[in-house]
Amino acid sequence: MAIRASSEQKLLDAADELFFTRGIAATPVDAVLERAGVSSATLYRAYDSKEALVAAALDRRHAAWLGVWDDAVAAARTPRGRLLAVFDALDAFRERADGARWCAFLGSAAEYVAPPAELRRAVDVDTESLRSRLREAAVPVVGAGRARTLADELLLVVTGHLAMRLRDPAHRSATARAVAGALLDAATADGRPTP
Amino acid sequence: MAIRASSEQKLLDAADELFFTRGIAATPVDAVLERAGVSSATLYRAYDSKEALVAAALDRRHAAWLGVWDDAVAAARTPRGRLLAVFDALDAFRERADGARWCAFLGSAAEYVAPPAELRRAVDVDTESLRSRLREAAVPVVGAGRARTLADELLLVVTGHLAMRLRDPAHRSATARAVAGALLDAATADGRPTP
DNA sequence: GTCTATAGAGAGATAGAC
DNA sequence: GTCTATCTCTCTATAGAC
Repeated sequence: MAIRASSEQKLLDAADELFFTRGIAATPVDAVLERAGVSSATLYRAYDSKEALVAAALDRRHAAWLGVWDDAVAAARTPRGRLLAVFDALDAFRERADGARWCAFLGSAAEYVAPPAELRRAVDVDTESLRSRLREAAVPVVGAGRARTLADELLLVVTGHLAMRLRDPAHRSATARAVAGALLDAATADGRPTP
Repeated sequence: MAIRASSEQKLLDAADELFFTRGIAATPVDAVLERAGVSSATLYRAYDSKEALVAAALDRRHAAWLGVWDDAVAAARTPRGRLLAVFDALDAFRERADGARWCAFLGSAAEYVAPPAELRRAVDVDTESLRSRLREAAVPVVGAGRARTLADELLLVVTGHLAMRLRDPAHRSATARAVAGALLDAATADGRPTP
């Protein structure tokens, strides 16, 4: 209930805004400190290293992303809509003020050849939650037998959609939605769209 | 016909091997110099900056990529095969000794928020060559009317396939091939596979 | 053209006072 | 708990000799 955010909160806010829009390596710790309005010693008292702060910011961002995704699923009315809601969620998440340039998780993975354990774990959690949630949402649409394969395919589409922002910063989700729709149609065996 | 490679060749070789496997920011110029066996002054005599060397390495890599892609297309026997040959080319390119960790072009775009002009241009050339070649190869398969849309969709699949290597370094092309196949089937209007 | 040597700036992290 | 001050290291790029 604190009116004033704690140093840790301010550090996470600053880390989230800077690391994932400007890049981790391109953002010196000093820039995070300045935006957070705290000193270097305070940061290293709360986190072991710059990468530990990155991992903490990723964890918080992941929780926020799951919330946005849940809301999008709740707003859908059909099994097919709930499966494709991931693209509504991606659009919504992008509109947020702290939206990353492309994807905070993929971007972090891209910046480290041998990421520290806590950072690798944060990225893996994102990947596995995407895969498992897509799989669960796919079961009512194509059946348990095909859900796993379809989830892997949709994960590739989601990942491709995010990475397309590197090629074209204005990239929209229409293409990804079209690809996903074709996959669902194909997975329902006869090309007949599912409701 | 030189038996000994020029300094410029050695620099490009070293840059290609280091920047695109370890990351650009993570690779100091000194590491490139050591591997190339030349001095700092020699590098800056040939290139204005580190980024200019990155861009030159990207240009050379792009030419090599187009060669591999051309070979894959030449080995295919049907219009559909020539369109999907991009995945054979991706597999082949990955097997090369200097294979990047995921994609040298996307990786470079990811590392710079405001990339120097020469670097941005190198990435854009890659994107546009992918798009235009896919579009041309799509015409005999789905007709000129649908070729543009299909090319955009396949570009997303190719990009997603590359970015999936960040989530899983062992990611194979089977998923991307399956997605692409479904797109082609759908684009032929009746779900009947094209030869 | 290529080298040695170094300038000059900026990085991550820590010590010790309060 | 947070700050000031700083340590130590590394980075890109250049000057000047050969």
